[in-house]
Amino acid sequence: MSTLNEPRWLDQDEMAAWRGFVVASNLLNRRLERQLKEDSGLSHQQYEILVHLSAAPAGSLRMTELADKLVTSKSGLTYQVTQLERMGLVGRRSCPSDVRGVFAELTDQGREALRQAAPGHVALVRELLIDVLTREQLAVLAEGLGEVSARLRLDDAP
Amino acid sequence: MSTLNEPRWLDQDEMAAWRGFVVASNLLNRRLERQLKEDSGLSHQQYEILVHLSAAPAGSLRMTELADKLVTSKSGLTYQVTQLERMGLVGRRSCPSDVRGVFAELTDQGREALRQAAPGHVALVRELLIDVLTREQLAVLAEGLGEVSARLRLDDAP
DNA sequence: ACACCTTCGTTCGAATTTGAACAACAGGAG
DNA sequence: CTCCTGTTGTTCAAATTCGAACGAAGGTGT
Repeated sequence: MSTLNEPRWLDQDEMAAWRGFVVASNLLNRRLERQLKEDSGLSHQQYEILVHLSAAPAGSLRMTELADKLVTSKSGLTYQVTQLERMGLVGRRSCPSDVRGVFAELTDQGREALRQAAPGHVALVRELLIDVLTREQLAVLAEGLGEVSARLRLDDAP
Repeated sequence: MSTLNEPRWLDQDEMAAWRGFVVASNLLNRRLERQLKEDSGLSHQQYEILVHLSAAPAGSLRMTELADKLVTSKSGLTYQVTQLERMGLVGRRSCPSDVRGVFAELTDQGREALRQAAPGHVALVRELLIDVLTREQLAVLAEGLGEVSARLRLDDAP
């Protein structure tokens, strides 16, 4: 067979799904970013760091583990944790079992900042995404994108 | 009623949809970025600029219109068009009917760069997203996220 | 104990992104 | 025509992001 085969382009429906995904993603991020910054002085990234720490046992996570959850680079996380540290919302604690290890840990002030920022953020996510979709659409989105994410997680590391 | 009402938090399904969306979006962007840069020396943003210009009549668009399609800031677009101009893939042309106006215009070299980059990019989008989902899931995604995007477009401008 | 390969988090420089400020112009009301 | 308001694209400084390189340490096999 020829190596000059035409690739399988996206048909109209596939293109609509892909464009919808990209555009919705960009528009949403843009809006959430604005709202969070105005309302709480936090970037979306910083907010997500607080959320993941808050959900973790003892409110602390190893840097690498946190970077994985956030889907960001390690150096990017180092930068943002430093910022949050300056704001007093997060602290660093060294790991007892591994000298190299560093725990990012939510401070009381960080917990309070999250408690204050969350309602507005969740309300906007609801208004812009969740409440726009039906229960069935949400289920399909969760299942489909969950599968997509799972596959992406797999051949990222190896 | 009290103004201290608990906000409507996301239930398990809603959270799954929201997390799936965010994570899939980040992972996808990361992968596409890497692939495009390695394969064609283009960033995802630059690739999208070429795509939109290519799809436009005469291969040219006003800066503002292009920024809207890309869902990016005007200053960000100015920067990227300048980069593409240095690479010889895009040119600037002033608008006849409006002295302030500037058209970004695809060059022959730009068309060629797109022709060369597109197959690999589309193949990856297929592998990571499109082909992972069923026809029904794609339809739901297109319709749902299309609606989400449409609503976001509305109260962004006014 | 030793060599070897991997992992951890940070640092560094370069690239990118953003919003605000800006100057120039367009378009309409009076 | 003239003022007024909104648009257009760029510039600017600041913030953020990334990947590569790094030093330090863990873990394994011999």
